[in-house]
Amino acid sequence: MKVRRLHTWNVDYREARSLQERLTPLLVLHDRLPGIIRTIAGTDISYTKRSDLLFAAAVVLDYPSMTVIEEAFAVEEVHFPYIPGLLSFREGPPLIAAFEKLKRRPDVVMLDGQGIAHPRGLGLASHMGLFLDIPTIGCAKTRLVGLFDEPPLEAGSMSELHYEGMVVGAVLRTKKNVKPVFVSQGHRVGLATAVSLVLSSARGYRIPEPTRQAHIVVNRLRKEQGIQMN
DNA sequence: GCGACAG
DNA sequence: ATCTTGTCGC
Repeated sequence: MKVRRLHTWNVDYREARSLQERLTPLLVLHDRLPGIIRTIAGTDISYTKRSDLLFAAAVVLDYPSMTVIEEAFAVEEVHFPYIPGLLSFREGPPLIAAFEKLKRRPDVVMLDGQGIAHPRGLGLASHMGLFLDIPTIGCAKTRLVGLFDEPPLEAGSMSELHYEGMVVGAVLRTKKNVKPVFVSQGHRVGLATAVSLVLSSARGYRIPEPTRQAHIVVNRLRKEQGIQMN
C-alpha cells in the first residue's frame, strides 16, 4: 500500500522532539473511520542485538473473525537508539517499509505502543497514523506517562489514564486477574471506539489478536530468514 | 541531583 | 526489545 512521507527519519534527538511537537496538531482525535470495519492490522518488531537489525511485521486480520489474511515484513538496520518518548524514530522506518509491502489497505491499525498517551502527544500509534493516513489505535503493554487507578480485576473493566489535566487513554483489563493494557487514541479514532476495538479483537489472551498475531508472525519470519534467535 | 522511562 | 532458569498460580 501507498504510504505518505511527512518528513525524513534522518534526524537527531532534538529534531525528533521538535518534529513531534509540530505533528501533534495534525492529529484527529475523534472517530473518522469506515462505518463498517472489515479489516484491522497489527504490527510488531523483533530486534537482534548482535547484528543491530530491526525485523518488522504488519499483518492484516479479517474483522471480527480475527483470521489473518495477509502478512508483510521488512528488515532494516537500526539507525536510532531506544529512547523513551522517541520510539517511533527507531521502529517507524521498518514498520513503514512493512506496510508498503502490504497489498491491502486495512480499515484500522493497532500499534504496539502509545497513541497520544505520550510526553508530547505523539506516540508510535499516532505518528504512524499520520504517515499511513489510516485510523490507528495505541495498545501498549506498560505505561509511558499518566496517572491512573488500578481497574477492577474483571475482564472488560477499565479506568482513565490522566496526564497534564487531560484523559489521554484508558487502562483496560482484557483478561481477568491479568495486568491491564494501555489504550489511547492514535489518529482518527476516539477513545471509546479504540477501547471497543481492543476488547472486540481480544480472544482470551491479554494481548489483542492484531498485536499477538503480528508477534507470532514476526518471530516465525525472522526464524525463516535465518536471523539468529538465541 | 534523583527517579521515571512505550519497545 | 534482548538475555536467561526456574518457579508460582490458575
